[in-house]
Amino acid sequence: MTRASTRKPGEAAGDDQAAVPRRLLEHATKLFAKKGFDRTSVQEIVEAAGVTKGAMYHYFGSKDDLLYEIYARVLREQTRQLESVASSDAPLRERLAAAASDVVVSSIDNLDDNTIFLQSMHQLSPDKRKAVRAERRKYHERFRGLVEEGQATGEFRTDKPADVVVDFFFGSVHHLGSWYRRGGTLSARQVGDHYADLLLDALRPPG
Amino acid sequence: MTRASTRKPGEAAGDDQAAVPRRLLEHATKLFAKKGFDRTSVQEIVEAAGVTKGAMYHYFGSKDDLLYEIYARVLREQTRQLESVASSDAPLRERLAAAASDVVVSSIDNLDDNTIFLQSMHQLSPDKRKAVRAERRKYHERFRGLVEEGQATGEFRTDKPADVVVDFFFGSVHHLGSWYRRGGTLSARQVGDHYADLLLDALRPPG
DNA sequence: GTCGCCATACCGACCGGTCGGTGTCCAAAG
DNA sequence: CTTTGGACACCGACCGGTCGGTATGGCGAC
Repeated sequence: MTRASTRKPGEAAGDDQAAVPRRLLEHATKLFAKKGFDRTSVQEIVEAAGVTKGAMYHYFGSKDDLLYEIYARVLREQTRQLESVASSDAPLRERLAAAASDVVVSSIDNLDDNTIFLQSMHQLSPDKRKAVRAERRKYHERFRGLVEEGQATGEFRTDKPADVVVDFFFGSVHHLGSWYRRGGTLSARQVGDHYADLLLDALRPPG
Repeated sequence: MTRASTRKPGEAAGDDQAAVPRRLLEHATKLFAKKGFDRTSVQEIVEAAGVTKGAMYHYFGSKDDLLYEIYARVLREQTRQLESVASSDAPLRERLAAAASDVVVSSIDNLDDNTIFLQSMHQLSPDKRKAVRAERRKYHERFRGLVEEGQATGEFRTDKPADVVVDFFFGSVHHLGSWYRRGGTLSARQVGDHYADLLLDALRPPG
């Protein structure tokens, strides 16, 4: 039960003994996604993670903090990924298609985070919610930049405001969790490619 | 049905003489949308509606019941509307466009219900949630029928599964509440027409 | 009288967060 | 080498408060 090895706290260890904060975050994510933030008690989280409340409140200021950290991690990762794809030197259509497909794949790979984002955002404290929204907004704006780039060159239709198109698309993405099931007929990448095709084709100039 | 004769002694009758169950549902909807289901106490609801807990538990079996009734009402209305549009004798593309635009407009007209649907579905008791899902499923299937009809005639592309397209579209619709604000530059109908265009154009056969 | 409608007082079950305490490790002092 | 002190990581009983739900009783209508 008690660890026999001498190991620095906060550092990852062997596969059987992950750091406490990480374990907490991991199990909290699962429980929040399954039962919702308010329905999940701190007691349940710490029991799942195999620690006690004392440990949790040692690392996190509040239950709210736990939720915020989950958001922040996902946002950082998605933003990093988008930036990497969007700033490559591939043709615009390919960059947009890759960005669209990738965000679908990463959303499916991490359906729990997606679900939490959808259902528990409004349960964050106002200031933390504001911070999350600001980050999310930056992400959307970067994505919208790609659409506007194509509209400027005439590759994409200009009769639809770019932000409407972006909101249209991300609505679909955020809702993957409500219908996608692992083990179904479609892989994450297949769904991503379908979604990217639908977006790109919806953006073709009319006529 | 109307109880004009019985007045509360402590409180002025005011202009709203609506029946108690209706008032409860109305205020519950607003509060659930604003604060979330779990964060709204029964006490708050009955105070907003100007009654007491006794009255509420006389008409509704539980707080859960209140949420269920809100869902059921919205679903009934949307299903009725879709059926009416889908079964007209207009050309297929027009029927699908009208159905798409209408569901956007009605979702915007009733953003509160939309928000609740999005955030509080998983807080329903399992059996009630099952009932709601079943109804929702019927709605989607009717909508999907329109897409499949167009695929059969060759009007729509056949390289995308109809259910993927439908989930893609309804993801967007369900997420209207997270970005649409009244008083913005776009009217509900304008957004509806944009969304319908994007859907229809995404369905054009490729090439 | 009794039946629908509702007010009020109250209950038991949590829940988030706190706080005094414990075990362990390490570094400096003796 | 041994002692000591104290920083860090964690434990778990406990507290104030809230919540959904209920028991009971009153009151007007028939």
